[in-house]
Amino acid sequence: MAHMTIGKLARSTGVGTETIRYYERSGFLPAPDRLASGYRVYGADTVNRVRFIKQAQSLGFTLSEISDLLSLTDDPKADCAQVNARAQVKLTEINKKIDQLLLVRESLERLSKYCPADEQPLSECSIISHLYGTEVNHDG
Amino acid sequence: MAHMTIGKLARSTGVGTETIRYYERSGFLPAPDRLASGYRVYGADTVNRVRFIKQAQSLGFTLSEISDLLSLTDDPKADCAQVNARAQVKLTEINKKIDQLLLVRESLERLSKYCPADEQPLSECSIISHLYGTEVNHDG
DNA sequence: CTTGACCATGTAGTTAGCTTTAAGGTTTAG
DNA sequence: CTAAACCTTAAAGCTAACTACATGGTCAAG
Repeated sequence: MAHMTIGKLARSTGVGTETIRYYERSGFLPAPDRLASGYRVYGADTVNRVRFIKQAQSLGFTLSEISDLLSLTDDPKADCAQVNARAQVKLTEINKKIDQLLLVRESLERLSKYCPADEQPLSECSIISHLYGTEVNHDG
Repeated sequence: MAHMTIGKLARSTGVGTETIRYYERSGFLPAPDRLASGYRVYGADTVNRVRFIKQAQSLGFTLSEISDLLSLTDDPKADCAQVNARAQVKLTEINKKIDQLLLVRESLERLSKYCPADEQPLSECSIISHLYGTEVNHDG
């Protein structure tokens, strides 16, 4: 198998080569091995790492939060007690996101259910009112 | 009850007043009523709308995607067939996000489980390898 | 041994989403 | 009344995360 150069890594992860170099510059990817020519060469693990980064971004994590997540296992000096503590923090965040997505999904499903294929007043089935309730309350 | 001016709206949603004005300028919030002085006055529905925007952002939706979601019910000319079609698209996105979050959660939980409170080699329990099934390479 | 697709570095430009600043007018507590 | 705490607009500035040059070296095919 030929060396996986930056272009192949980019194509197999769906990002641009400049993005890969940007991740390296910024510390989100480790500096890879180089050929005599200076070309970067990557292993299959980097493909997964980049995919993980893009996936986690689409879930609302910033690159620095993703760094946090990855450093749970990247840091060879971290011990299990530390890792556990930080994993619990991340688990709490993730559970909150899951709960919120489940609520939005439920609202969308209800919206769909109450809006069959004929014309009806849609103000009755607002996503927001499903999530927060329709009543006008007096905020204090 | 006093008018809800921009500052009260900002405080009850946890964003800055400039962010509210930015949302209005950019079309994510409708232009509110004004007092004779020119002050903006909001109803309780706007509180929920802003909260929804911030929540959806934390779930990885961009402001323009959130606009999409809200216009499902905001547009008085939309009929139910259109709304249903677009709701299905959003449901697919949301389901994908939920699935990915469940996988990350599972990985974090496994990481926690396999790393009790004593020192162990953590390279064995990488989040990425749990997600993508790649084994850690032990060469030497 | 040239041609064209690849790679390198460095720097500058872009977009989303705010955030701050300047220069004022309004409201309210004392 | 003053003074603080609000509000107005317009425009500039900021950070995160890319993205696009400019300039030049490397490599595989014919």
